Amino acid sequence: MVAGPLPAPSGPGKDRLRLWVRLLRASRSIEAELRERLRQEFNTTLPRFDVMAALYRVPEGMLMSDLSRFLLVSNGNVTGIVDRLVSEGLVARARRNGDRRTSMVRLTEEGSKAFAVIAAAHESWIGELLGNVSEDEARRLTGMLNSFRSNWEGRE
Amino acid sequence: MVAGPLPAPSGPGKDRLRLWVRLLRASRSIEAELRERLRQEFNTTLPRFDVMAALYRVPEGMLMSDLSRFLLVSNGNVTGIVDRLVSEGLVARARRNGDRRTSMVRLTEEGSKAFAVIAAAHESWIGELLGNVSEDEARRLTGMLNSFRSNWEGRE
DNA sequence: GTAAATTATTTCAAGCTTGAAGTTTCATAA
DNA sequence: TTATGAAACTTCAAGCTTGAAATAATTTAC
Repeated sequence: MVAGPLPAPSGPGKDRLRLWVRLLRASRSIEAELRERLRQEFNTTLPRFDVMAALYRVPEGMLMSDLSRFLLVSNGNVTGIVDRLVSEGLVARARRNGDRRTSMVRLTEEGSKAFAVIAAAHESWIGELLGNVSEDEARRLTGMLNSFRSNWEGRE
Repeated sequence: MVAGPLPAPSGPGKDRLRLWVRLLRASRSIEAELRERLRQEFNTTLPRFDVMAALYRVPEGMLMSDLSRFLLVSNGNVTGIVDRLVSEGLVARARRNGDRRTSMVRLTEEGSKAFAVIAAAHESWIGELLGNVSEDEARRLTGMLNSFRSNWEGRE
């Protein structure tokens, strides 16, 4: 047990606050479960998975800064994760002729094959973890989440 | 711009997958914004805020393990955050007579005062960031999030 | 009563994450 | 040109996070 019965907060704005708390708890629990399974079954991590998922959609590769923007994490962060993926042979950096500051980052053949397997498992896990949500309900929830996205997106 | 036009994925389960992606992006963007503001305006962090928020509701304090369960983070994690809060004088550990393994963790007077101020700002930030959601819509979304919680909650 | 199992917590190494500072390369313009 | 500034990355220190191992105290089973 934890922390006794809470007095339900009330007042203006409390419903938004409650929504935020739920949203956060939902994504944290699901993330924790995914992280655990990725570790157990594929000996990898969520950040590595995220990077590979981003790259998988774009065979020609992405710039580090695009990767960072897309994943909503800092530049330095991506550097470290990509370093590790490179050392595992799943990702490659390719210097570009045009601009020597940048490098195209892409999945290797091996990385691409590995990701396809993990992604299939990942999708079925999501199906399982969100099993209580009908496909129809999922679409409506997605729509509602979209509808208030503009309020903070592209802020930082 | 990033990563060209994506082919919209389709097939069984794709709507749940898309919902998960939206959920994750929503909570990550909001989290990033909150973290930034907590740092800028109060020189603190989200994990510290979370711990203080949990303790604020329970004047008599919580056990480390309850804190960890409540916040959905590991035991060792809480130890570090509480250590830092203690060294800042915002939180205190109290040994218990009954069970010498455990200690009650609670906000100090100073911690409680500090938190009240931060929490007020936090709530207004949420109101602002979720401004596009009407209170009514917030209640409905919260309900939908509740409805599929049971599927994974209490798993790990 | 005492050995064994359980529970509460801390410690630790490895990895993730950020924001700031530093490096290299490119673009602009006097 | 060549300085000046901007852009793409990397490096770094500090903090967050996890899972596993270690410690200490309590409970259970015999």
